[in-house]
Parts: sequence; structure tokens; C-alpha cells
Amino acid sequence: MAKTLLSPRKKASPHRQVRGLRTREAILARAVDIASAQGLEGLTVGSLASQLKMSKSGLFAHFGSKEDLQLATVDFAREIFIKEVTKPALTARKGMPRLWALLERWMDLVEKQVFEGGCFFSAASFEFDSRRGVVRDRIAAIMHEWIGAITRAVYEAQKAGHLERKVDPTRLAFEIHAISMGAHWAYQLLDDKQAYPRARTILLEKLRGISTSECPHLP
Amino acid sequence: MAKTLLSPRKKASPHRQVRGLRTREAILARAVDIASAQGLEGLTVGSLASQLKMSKSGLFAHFGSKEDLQLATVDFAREIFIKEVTKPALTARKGMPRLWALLERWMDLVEKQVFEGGCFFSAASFEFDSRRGVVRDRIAAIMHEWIGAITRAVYEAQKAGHLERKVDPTRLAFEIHAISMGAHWAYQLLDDKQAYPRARTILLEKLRGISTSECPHLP
DNA sequence: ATATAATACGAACGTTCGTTCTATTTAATA
DNA sequence: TATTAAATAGAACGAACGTTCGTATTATAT
Repeated sequence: MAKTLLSPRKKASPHRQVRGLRTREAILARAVDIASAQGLEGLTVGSLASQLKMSKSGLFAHFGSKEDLQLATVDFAREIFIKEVTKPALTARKGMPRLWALLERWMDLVEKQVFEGGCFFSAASFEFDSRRGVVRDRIAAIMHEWIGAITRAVYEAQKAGHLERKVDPTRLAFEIHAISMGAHWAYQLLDDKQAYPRARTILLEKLRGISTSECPHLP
Repeated sequence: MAKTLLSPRKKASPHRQVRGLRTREAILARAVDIASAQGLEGLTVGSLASQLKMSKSGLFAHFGSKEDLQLATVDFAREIFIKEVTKPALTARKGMPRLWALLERWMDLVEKQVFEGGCFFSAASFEFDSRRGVVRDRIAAIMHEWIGAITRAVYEAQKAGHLERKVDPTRLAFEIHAISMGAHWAYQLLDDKQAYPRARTILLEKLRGISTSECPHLP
């Protein structure tokens, strides 16, 4: 990172073309994978380049700075998350089914080892949670967005009459997120094969306990 | 890290004396603080030395390798954790009071910002959860130990007749740990001031919901 | 006071880091 | 086919990385 704090940021070529965009995507796909396992700081230009059989400078030209590469990696991970979790969950009916679809797809994404290092954003969160700068801000913004999505899904489950109105959406969203992150933790660090089944049971029982009689049946 | 993989590990002087032990402790105290914020990889010999106004080589002689420094840092963090959380909780009566003391002290430790970077072990967990080597193994062992302590406290609360026998200690320990870690996450990354009050409420309601009539009253 | 070891230092090692040049290859446009 | 701009490569940069080594400084034990 070093002196780039003061020097004027070198920008990657502004007029991108198809070829450039394709390489950029290929780079970011690997970058997300590496960063999920080694962290966003452990993601180095050199190792990334050699894994993709590119020159450091050729790769670097796509970004202009390491910070920019990190930002692009975070945004790319967000796009994958939206494509694999948020979007597909919209096919489920509004209310409880959609809320559950959100959680199921999130846990599946990590359990199925789409990323080498488990949950990209859990790792990024704890890596940057006590730093300053645009990367941390971006991660925090995306996590706000995610917690917001869960909160909204809870709220809509209430509006659909599937969930008791007395529950606080913010609080329930917090619980849901914590349990899922706990599963990532136990699965990845402790190699606990029961982590996801256990988390699913806990979440299902929790939701059943506060659902109304009109609630469509959960799995 | 580099070539040290194969070369015979250089050991720090085996016969330590008072002066050496004092510096070593001073080093590790700073190391834990830095690592909690910058990660165990972000913890560099150079920055650590300059912060302590020592020479790199003088500092390095206490450990012999970066990996050894990381191990010592992890163990030092464990000792702090035991001193601040596990030990003091033993003064509470067996059963539910002791279980609650464990959780309260854990959350206090992080909320009171004893470490610059929040919860040392949450950060270390997600930093090393997809790596290999002795450091990862040590972190995992300590986390096993910690989850074990919670599980045991739950079990003893049952034995004391404070908690319903139908609850699964392993599962409850998982839930408790997840909620607390969720609080660290929300507090540190999202700057959510409600995180700890919310986590306490959730845990208290959860415990009250499964406690017997013989259970001493919770806060 | 002298001998002996533990402790700390300064300087340097080879590597890798992010980054910056200049030159070359590639693809689209005229 | 010639022109032009984007995309990649190659070589080098200073700084920082972990690490080693020889030497000086301490404190303890004789």
C-alpha cells in the first residue's frame, strides 16, 4: 500500500474493450477465491499474476493500485453473492418462503465450497473491521445492505401474515445472521460437519416458534 | 515465512532470565494488540520493534521465527482470556450464574476495548480458518477449548437443576457463541452501539425460556 | 573484580511487496 | 492494408519483509 496515500492515484485505462473486460473478470474471479482464503491483504499482485500466467504489470494495468484491486474484488464478490443468493431467492413467494430461501442459499453457497476459503464476507469483515479507508467502508456498506435485506424479508413475512407482529425485525435479522455466521465459523475452523445441519435446525425451530397459523410450511 | 519451511527452526535462547521474560511479555502484550487489529500476518517484526523502541534483531531473538512469534501471541491472548473471562467466572456459583458470568465477561472484554481490534480470537479464527499449519491448529484447539467450556457450563447448569434437561448442551453452546460473535461483528464493523445490549437481551430471554423454577434469577 | 552467559544492537542478506516505466503485441477502425 | 489505441510484457525501482551474523552491552555468579 505504502506511499499511494498521497500520490495521485494511477487510473486503469478508461476505455475498456471486450478483451480487457474478459481478462479483468478472469482476474477478479481468481482474486475473490484467493482473498476468501488468504484475506484481502494476503491477496498479492505477484501470486495472482503467476496463477493466471500473466505478468504482474499486465495484470496491474487493469487496476492501477492494490487498493483498487481490493475494491474491485469486494464488488465482484458482492455480484456473485447477489447472483447466487439474493436474486434466486426472489423466485420464492413473498413472506416466509422468501426469507427461508435467502438463508438456505446463503448457507449453501458456503457449504458447497464455491469459494476456497468459506464465506468471503465473514472473512473480509473480521479482517477490516478495525481499519480505516475505502475498502473497510465498502465492506461495511455491503454488510449493511445484507443485514437490511434480511430485515426486510422478516418485515415482509410479517406483512404477509406469516410471522407474528410482535417480533422485532432488526433483532431477528441479527439472530439469523449470527447463527449463520456461527455455522461458517464452526464448519471452516473446527471442521464441524454438523455445523450447517445444526444451524438449519436452530433457525427452523426459531422461525416455527414465531410463525402464525397462516404461514406456509417450512422444509 | 518463505524458506523456513524446510530449514531447521532457529530456537530462541532456552535459559531465560527475569529481564528476558519481562521484555518478552512486553513484546507479546503489544503483539496481541496489533494482531487483534491488523491480523496475525499484518503483525510484522519491524513495526512491532519500532513501536517498542527495540531493534528488529533484538526482538526477533526472543522467538526465532515469525511463526513462533504468532504462536506465542496466540498463547498470550489465550492467557489474557483466561485471566479476564474464564477464571473470574469461577467465582460465580455453579450452574446458571456461572454460565452467565462466562458470557458477560466475554462480551465485556470486547466491548470495553481491552484489545484495539475487538475480539482477538474471532479475528484470528476467520484469518486462519482456511490455512494449514501449527498456528491454525493452535487457534482451532483454543476455540475447541472455549466452546467446550461453554458446553460444560451449560451441562452443569442442567446438573444443578437450573436448566431444562431436554436442551442439548452442544447446540445451546453453539447458539450462545454465535450470538456473541454476531455482537462483535456488528459492533466492530457496523459500529452498531446496540449490538451488545441486543445480544444480552437475546441471550437472557433464550436462557430464561429454558430455565427451571429452581434457577437463581438472572440480571 | 573477573568470568560468563543472557540480552540487545547494527548492518546486511535474499525475497517479495506495490508500483512505474518503456516497449511490444494484439485487435478494431479507417 | 495501414493507422491507432488498448492490452500485455519485461525490466527495474525503493521499501519492507523475515532472517542471520558478529559484536557490544548488560546482569549474574564466582
